[in-house]
Amino acid sequence: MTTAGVDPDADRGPARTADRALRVLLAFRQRPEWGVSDLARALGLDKANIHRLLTTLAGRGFVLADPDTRRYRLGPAIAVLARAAERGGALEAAARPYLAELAHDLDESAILNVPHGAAYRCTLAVDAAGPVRYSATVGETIPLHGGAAGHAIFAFYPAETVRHLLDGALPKFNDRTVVDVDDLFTRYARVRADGVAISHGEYDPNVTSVAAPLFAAGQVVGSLVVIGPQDRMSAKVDTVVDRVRAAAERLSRLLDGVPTP
Amino acid sequence: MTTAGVDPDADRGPARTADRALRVLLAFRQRPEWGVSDLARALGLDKANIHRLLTTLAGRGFVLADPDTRRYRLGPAIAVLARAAERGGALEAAARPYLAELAHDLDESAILNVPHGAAYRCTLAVDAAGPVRYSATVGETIPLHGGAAGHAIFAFYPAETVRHLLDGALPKFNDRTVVDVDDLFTRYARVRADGVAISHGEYDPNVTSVAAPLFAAGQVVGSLVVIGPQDRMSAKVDTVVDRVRAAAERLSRLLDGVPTP
DNA sequence: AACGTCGTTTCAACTATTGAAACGCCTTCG
DNA sequence: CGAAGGCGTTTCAATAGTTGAAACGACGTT
Repeated sequence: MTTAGVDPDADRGPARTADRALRVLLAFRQRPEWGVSDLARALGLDKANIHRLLTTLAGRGFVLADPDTRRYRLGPAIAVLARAAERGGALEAAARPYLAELAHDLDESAILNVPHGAAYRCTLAVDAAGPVRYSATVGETIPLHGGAAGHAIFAFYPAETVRHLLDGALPKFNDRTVVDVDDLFTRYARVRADGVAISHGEYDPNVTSVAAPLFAAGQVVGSLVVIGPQDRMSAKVDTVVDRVRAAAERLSRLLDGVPTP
Repeated sequence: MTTAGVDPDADRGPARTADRALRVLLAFRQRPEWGVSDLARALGLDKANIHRLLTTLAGRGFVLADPDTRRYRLGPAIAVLARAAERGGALEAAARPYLAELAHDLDESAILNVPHGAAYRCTLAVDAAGPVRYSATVGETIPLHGGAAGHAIFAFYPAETVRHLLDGALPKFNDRTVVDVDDLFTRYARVRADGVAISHGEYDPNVTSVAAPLFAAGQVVGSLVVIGPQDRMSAKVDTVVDRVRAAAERLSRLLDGVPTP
């Protein structure tokens, strides 16, 4: 299979030691548990070097060594940082102008969503100006199968992960909600092909939404959605699709400062 | 002492550069946005040094610079890592033997819970051996006010944060559920004083649970709970309290390899 | 216009980092 | 049962990355 060997782009940039420590952290995306030698081989670095880095990371709680097996896992500091990022993260700050631009130009509400376990959450919204508009509830959490914003996120999750998240039945919000798992995956294939998800009232009835995924470091980190009354949206859906997709792509490009190997 | 009075938490450990990079990351707990000079002062390091470290962190997506304000926020890589830690994290791995020991010795089910937005989630469970037992659903998400496990976590959140999380009404699971916000905070004060939370059927009726908080780096990262039928638990509640509290303290000590300043 | 602050760049001195090698310790293999 | 090979850890001299003061240009304020 793929068991990736040495990362192509080795130590680049100014602070080599720090960069290597970050590469060590990122290695835990591929495997939850690493031994020193194992990790050294995977990153193409020396055993002693990795040992030192892991010790340092452990000293701040970024990784934790099992005292028995002597193998390392991601530590509690990650969760702590994630909590800090949830509110003050760059994603929200970076997305704000994009949402504002979309909302203004398209005259519909624009929302930023991020995955949240088996659901997604609206973390930032800029409502349209007019009197008739979709008014988003910041903080609202919606099950992953409930609407275009969710499709745009979870279509880019590994299928196995999605299946694991979907352990119960899918609640039906109205007669348009996708509740069959196979239908959901068919839908996802379409979303991946198109680069956007379009929902006609799957979650809120009489509402059309267009969503595009946001990527960072090669992974989905959220979605951008423009949403409004079905009749008004239909007239301009092509424009909306183009704009949402373009905005998401630009924002994604902003988000990965560099491809994280 | 011999050295100058200010010796707060200097660079300790072997990999100084990497350690400093981690300290930079952890600084974002205190403030969501930092400028270079600001951060340099806060950490007692040189401007140029911080600049280099931030650039390196940005190169891997751990922080992101706002191109206009030139200030930095936590980046998308944090969320990516957090997702990896959610499944393969050290907390779950480290807690397993403790849960097993509690479940075995006390003859009741033992569960690990972690905060999850405005709720908490059961991520690991070891059921009691007998035929009559509480059988936990791994993956289940319960609103923060629903049971001892939640109290043990959110009692140690900043009150302001809890208020912010509780934007809607509190659903009532049964007639014992705490639904008044002031009652909840009174309850939290008690939990902080005792070091454990005890619930008699607040979420599931006829079930008593005893929960103790887990700390890492000075922050709550989860809770350990022992849970079982009300009548059977009543007879041994004192023992259970002692054991759960002790287990949580030992596990917490294991989790902070070192106080993260 | 002068000042202060910001982020960035530069550069020589330094020292922390590096990686090969050796070390115990363990399990596995012959 | 001894050898062999794996593991994580420690050691150490040479190297090379890091360090921090200083200088820079840009911006905003006084």
